[in-house]
Amino acid sequence: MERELLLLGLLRGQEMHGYQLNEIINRVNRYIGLKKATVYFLLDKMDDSGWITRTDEQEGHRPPRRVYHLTAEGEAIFQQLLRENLAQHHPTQFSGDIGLAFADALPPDDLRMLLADRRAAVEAELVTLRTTDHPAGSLRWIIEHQIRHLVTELDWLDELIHTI
Amino acid sequence: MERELLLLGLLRGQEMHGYQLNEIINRVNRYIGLKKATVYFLLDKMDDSGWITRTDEQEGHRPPRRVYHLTAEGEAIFQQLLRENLAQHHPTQFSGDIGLAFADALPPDDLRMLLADRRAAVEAELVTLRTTDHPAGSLRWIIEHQIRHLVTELDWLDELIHTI
DNA sequence: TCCATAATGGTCAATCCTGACTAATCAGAA
DNA sequence: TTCTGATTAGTCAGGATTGACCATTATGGA
Repeated sequence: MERELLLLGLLRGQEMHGYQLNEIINRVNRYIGLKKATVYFLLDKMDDSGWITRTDEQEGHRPPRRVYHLTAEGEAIFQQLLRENLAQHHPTQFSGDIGLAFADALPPDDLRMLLADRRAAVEAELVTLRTTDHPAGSLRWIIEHQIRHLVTELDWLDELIHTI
Repeated sequence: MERELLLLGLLRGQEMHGYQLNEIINRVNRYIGLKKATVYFLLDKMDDSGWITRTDEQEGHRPPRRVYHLTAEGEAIFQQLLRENLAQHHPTQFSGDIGLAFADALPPDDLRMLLADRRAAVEAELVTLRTTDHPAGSLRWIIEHQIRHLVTELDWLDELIHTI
């Protein structure tokens, strides 16, 4: 339900239309993984469940904007999901570990070179995160957290490369 | 393709039947996320693609075991996927961050308590990982990596709780 | 001798997720 | 005034994933 929590949270206090929603999400999508089609899918589902409502707004002769509002029920669900999410630990899946598990299938020299490539990619990402403007408001924490773990990742890779 | 890489890797050098495969995966499933039904689905697909073959083995009057073998093509694909996986950085999604992003929706006292719960859960997981026997062979790295990141997570949570 | 449980090997309907695609309007550039 | 690109709002077919379910045989204990 993390995806629902995210959408409800974004709609809290500030109704939005789909485009706005997707714009905000795109800024952190790399670390969230939520595509436009999924957003609309979830929005429909939450409308069916009564967590949100939709109204069409006309502005000039533009195509009508569909504006999504949180309902009282949606707010209650949000509170509940939020508390659950905060209280729990969510085990993390590192898909890069699968390769590591079979590292012994490769000659050590190849392995070193490949891991050096990976290290460079991690570092590049870290630099991007540190130099790019942080997204507005609360989504900032997502970036901070990523930076933390990228630093750990860099250390880990250095050790690995060194001990091969 | 990480899931395929995992299955190919497990079948490399040692043919296995589905039950064995699923048993091994279950030991690290928390950090992989691959259910039995998905395993069979992928196994079928890889059979269709010619990456593996299946033969039925009879042992006594037991239900026949379906044994999966890697083909030469499967081995080639494995090598390719492995090199790709090792060379790339895979951005990580922390679903626990979504709650953090909306932390300001809660009274600080509540937030502190909830995060303390999360911290306890992380610590419990860390203890489990450190005291449980590591899974056989190469999957060990998955555990080592998890431990690393759990330590970072603990630090991060301590800071968060402190600065609320 | 029964019975419960583990070992074994799946299947399937339902749900979830996404890449690719479609459409219309409007502001500003040329 | 005509063209381009941004804004706006989705849809949909197809693929991926899974929870729940089924069926048989061996084994060990009551």
